[in-house]
Amino acid sequence: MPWPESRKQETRRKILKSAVTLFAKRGFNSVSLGDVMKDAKLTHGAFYAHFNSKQELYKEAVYAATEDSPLAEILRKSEGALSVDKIVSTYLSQDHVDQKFSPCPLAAFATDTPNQNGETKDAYTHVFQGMIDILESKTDGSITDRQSALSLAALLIGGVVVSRALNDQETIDELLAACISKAPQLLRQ
Amino acid sequence: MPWPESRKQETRRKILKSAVTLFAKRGFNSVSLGDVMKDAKLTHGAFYAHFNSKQELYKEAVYAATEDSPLAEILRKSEGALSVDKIVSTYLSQDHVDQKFSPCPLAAFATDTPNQNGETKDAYTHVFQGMIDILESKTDGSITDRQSALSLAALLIGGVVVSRALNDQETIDELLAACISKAPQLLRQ
DNA sequence: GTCTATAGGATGATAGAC
DNA sequence: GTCTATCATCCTATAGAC
Repeated sequence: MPWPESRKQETRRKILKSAVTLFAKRGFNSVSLGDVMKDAKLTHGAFYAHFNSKQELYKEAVYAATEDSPLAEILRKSEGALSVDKIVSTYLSQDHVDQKFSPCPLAAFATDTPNQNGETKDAYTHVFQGMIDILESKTDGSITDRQSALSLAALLIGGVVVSRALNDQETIDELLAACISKAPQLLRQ
Repeated sequence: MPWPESRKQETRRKILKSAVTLFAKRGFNSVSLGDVMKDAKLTHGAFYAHFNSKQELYKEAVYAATEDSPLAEILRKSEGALSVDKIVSTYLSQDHVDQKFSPCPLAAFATDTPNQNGETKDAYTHVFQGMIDILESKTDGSITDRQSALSLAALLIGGVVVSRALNDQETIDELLAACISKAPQLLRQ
């Protein structure tokens, strides 16, 4: 039975939720703290009662996004081993590209992270290693070695990141279908 | 025999070269026009004699980067069919991740493009389709269908984009090696 | 803890001399 | 076409009332 969250933590969560959505859709530099706080129904002056800087917010947003990521959702709903097919088709879906549900931070934040400070890159690295661990050890028997997990992650993230940059629906459809169709071939030893 | 370039076009090329390097390394929003013009050894007031806006500069930079991309370089140096192995190992090299040579815009600009205007996304889309066409029709016999070309592109771009966001050299090494090792499996029909 | 107000700095874009 | 100077705006971060 969860204890009632303190009001401060509740507000912090609201800010983080807004930050995840906005950073994922428009990128770090295109989103101002005013935008985030407005989305969270607060004024921008209140921000610094919860975070020390915009950079720190971004780092925390990476972790927050991880908890709601598609992979975490699938993990939560599954009993026993995860289906790799389910992961692949969810990850490479048009809804994920369009961010109709809470997106994977590894794809959404791959964009900004290279330009962030060390702590933020550490956060990204940590989340990536977590994804590899899950693919390697929590899935059904179809992933048998670490190289399969690593290359599958690159294919999934690459497919989504490129799709988001494309402006032609036919090409996006082709690309997503090709990645879904070819993904199983990466898993052979 | 090429005609001597007019001075104006020479200056334009210098600006574009600086823009490609800086945008690729630090991203659209983290680079100011002052930064670009300073790198090109000009003052920022001169910018608007060559481009109408920063957005237009970015769009032109996507095309300019394509001409110096690793794939274009390999294409230029090759006689006859391109080696897919050579493309894969060049693309997924640490030097490409570190941008020691002129990077592929599909990886370097995947980061910013989703947040750009339609014309810029058109440019990215055009370059991507060009890459797929080259992989499909200009390489040795190892790529036999379009889905192979598309999924390989996603793996290459994903591998590089994620590597640039990571902060741990061991993980980067593992990831690049895994992608290189597994790439040929995507090409089987 | 949240608000309003503002400091302090950077930026995209323009004007006008040369 | 390139320069210097400047406008107008936006943004992160801080200060102080409540």
